[in-house]
Amino acid sequence: MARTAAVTECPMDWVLRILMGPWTTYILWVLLRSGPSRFGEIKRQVPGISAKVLTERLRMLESTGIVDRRYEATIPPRVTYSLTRRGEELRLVLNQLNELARQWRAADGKAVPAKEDEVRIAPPPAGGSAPAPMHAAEPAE
Amino acid sequence: MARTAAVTECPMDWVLRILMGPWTTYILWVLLRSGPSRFGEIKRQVPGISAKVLTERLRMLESTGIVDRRYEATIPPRVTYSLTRRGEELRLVLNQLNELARQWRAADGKAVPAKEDEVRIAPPPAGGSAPAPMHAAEPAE
DNA sequence: CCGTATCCAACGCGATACTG
DNA sequence: CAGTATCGCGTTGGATACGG
Repeated sequence: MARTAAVTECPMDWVLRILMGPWTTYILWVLLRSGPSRFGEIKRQVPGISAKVLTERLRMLESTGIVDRRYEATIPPRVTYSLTRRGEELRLVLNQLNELARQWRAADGKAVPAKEDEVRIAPPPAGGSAPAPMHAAEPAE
Repeated sequence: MARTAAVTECPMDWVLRILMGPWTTYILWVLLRSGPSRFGEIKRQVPGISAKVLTERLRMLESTGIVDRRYEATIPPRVTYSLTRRGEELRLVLNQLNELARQWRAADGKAVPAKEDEVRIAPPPAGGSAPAPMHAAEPAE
């Protein structure tokens, strides 16, 4: 249980647990950059994530009201995810956190990637020096 | 690996990974409330945490410059941890995150625990073994 | 196309025992 | 006192196969 445990007493802890997932912030970043996106689109933008986990994360973000899920029962079905107002609110705070971290890293003499002007919410786990075969094949687009 | 992976490219992701640990924010909260504390003291304040994990978290926070570790090679040894300036900076942002989460939860009709006036950084997982009493008393600082 | 169900391997954490 | 080493188990996430 450990991290799965429903604490939810402390708002902070609660929201932190939502962002905690390894891909979560990256997904948010994709939605931020690309706007409303379909499931497959997101999956393609987040190399290495499995459908299972992507679904989990999306569901969690949805139940939190951070993303909106729009389902069209066409054939084939079309599902579109987008950031809600809460997602935007969250971004503002996250940007501050990002900025703070940047300052620290700069002070530490580490090169920071780039400022851009928006938060790039979070990159995926790097594949390079991974001990385990992290992501398998890239879905050739 | 997934979440253990060293991403460290994005500052946000980097700092998020530091806060991610189940006990991390709770430890910060203890340091916030009680001020500089010794290892055993912290451990006692975070019921259920193991020495191993506490050490890990402390080391991480230390290497990030969020907490300061002061070691006195007396017999018996005395090690004192305290928040640094970065720890304080972090708290400000974390407070905002906390506030945001509170608003959401309030809007969702969920009762929020209490406002107090400071962040109570994070309760431990309500694990089966040691259900920790959420918070102790009033903000001390 | 958008998922869900299942299996399995990796990891995280707690408990315990031991060292300086 | 302040850790470190080791072990075991629960949780998590990837891969795969299947369903709507």
